[in-house]
Amino acid sequence: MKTVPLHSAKKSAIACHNCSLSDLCLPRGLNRDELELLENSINKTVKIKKKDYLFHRDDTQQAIFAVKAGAIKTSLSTPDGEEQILGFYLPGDLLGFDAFARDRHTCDAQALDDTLVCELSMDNFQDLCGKLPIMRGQMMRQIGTEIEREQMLLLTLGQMRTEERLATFLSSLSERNQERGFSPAEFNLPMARHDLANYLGMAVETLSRMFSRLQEEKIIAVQHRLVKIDDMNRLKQLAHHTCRPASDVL
Amino acid sequence: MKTVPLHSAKKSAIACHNCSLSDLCLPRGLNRDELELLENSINKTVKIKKKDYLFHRDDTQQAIFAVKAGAIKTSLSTPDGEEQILGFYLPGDLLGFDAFARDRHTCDAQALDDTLVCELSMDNFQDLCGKLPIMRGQMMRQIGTEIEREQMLLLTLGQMRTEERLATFLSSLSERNQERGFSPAEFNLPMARHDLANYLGMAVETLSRMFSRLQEEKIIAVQHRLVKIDDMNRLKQLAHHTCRPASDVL
DNA sequence: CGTCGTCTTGAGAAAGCTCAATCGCGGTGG
DNA sequence: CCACCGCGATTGAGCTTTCTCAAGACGACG
Repeated sequence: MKTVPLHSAKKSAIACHNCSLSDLCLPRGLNRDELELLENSINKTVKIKKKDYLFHRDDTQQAIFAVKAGAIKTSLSTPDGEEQILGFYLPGDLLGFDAFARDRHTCDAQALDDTLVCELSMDNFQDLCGKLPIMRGQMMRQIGTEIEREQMLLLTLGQMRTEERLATFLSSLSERNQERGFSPAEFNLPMARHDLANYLGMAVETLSRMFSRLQEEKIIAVQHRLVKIDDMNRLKQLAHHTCRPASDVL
Repeated sequence: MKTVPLHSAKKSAIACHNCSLSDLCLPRGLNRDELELLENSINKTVKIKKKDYLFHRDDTQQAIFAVKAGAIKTSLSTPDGEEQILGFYLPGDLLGFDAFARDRHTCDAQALDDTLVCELSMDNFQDLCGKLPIMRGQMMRQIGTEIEREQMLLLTLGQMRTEERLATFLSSLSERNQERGFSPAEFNLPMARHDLANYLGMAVETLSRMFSRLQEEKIIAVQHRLVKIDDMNRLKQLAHHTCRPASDVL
């Protein structure tokens, strides 16, 4: 439950150009010199344990992180301890862009599991952006992606019923896996029911029932955290189309 | 229901340094030359009619707008016509920053009423950012504000029940009015019940009942779009604290 | 003064929540 | 190696909240 001290790990043993995630976090088209500049800017690889925090809301020690292994959740809390999970970050994802627009992070980031991240301090990042215009574009695209992701979640929470929310989530996780070269039809959920229910704005029991219902409908097969998608078409149909029974469309 | 053609209105008759909203949209600390640069970059003042669109999702003709009078809503739609309103923009608010991170807008913007906005094309804006570092900071802060606003809405939709959602909305509208120098205790809602219900993720009837309930509880007095807040303390209490009955706080 | 659209109110149905019991799995100690 | 323990997940039952459908009220506007 404590923030892991930064600068606690050794320099990354794997250079960026050898990293298996380079396709995801490296801007394309860097030449040798630029690549070296980037690699020298990467502060280090950080290991954090399950339940430890990568950063807290209002932290001024900002940084961009690339998840190499494990999983991170970001969340917002009310004064009375109520939590809303805002996003899950898996290997290949970048996080920390929430701090970019201001001088501090806007949410908490906690490890769902023992996790390995690659850290680039905000100062170095800004510096890099000055030197490499391509990095600026990359950053802008990342911020845009964050905003769109949050808007999509707003649509999900505001307009869909629970079964559709779960279908939407599973469908997008499946697409994400496909993009990363993993199976879109069979994968492990990186988070506990508890966290997924919170993210999707429903009770744990309801989430569990919706998993069971999708299974009864032969759309998925689920066992603990392992999910197999048996009928992708119907899953996507549930996810996209059926929001509310459209009461007042003009 | 059509997008208003841009470049359709005359040059703004009111210079930025005379505009009543300058405190809100002008970066502080510009000198005379810089101010002139900004004023010359402002494309024009645009009038749009109720229900017309200021921009559409995927529009590549991007611009930043400052609302001078009226009100704008931004929203996201599913393929089947389901809508989720993402935000309301009132006089003094800036919108269009969603397009900044990419090369196109990520949502639709529609006038809730006859509306007057001040337009700054994205090209001019980018140009200005290059010349005036202070503008870059301003822009970053705006994007940060947008992100935080959306995260707050996620918390509201995901964790609160309907009465709390409405209390949260009224409370923040009240604060906003106070910041703008208007009465925090008595104001007109700029949007129809229909739109507010959608924004808050509930049925119109439920919203209406919650207005009635807050009135029965003597927290507010509401008549059509006119709202008077009689017990600000209890309103804010409802808004901040009571999310869900906190089942599993550690 | 009528008409239309918006808002409110009522009643019944459905969705989702809470509480409680149980299941199943992984870890631990005998 | 096996019994036990503890935690996360599932399932059931009853209740609360919210939704839907329908009717009626209220205002703005022609």
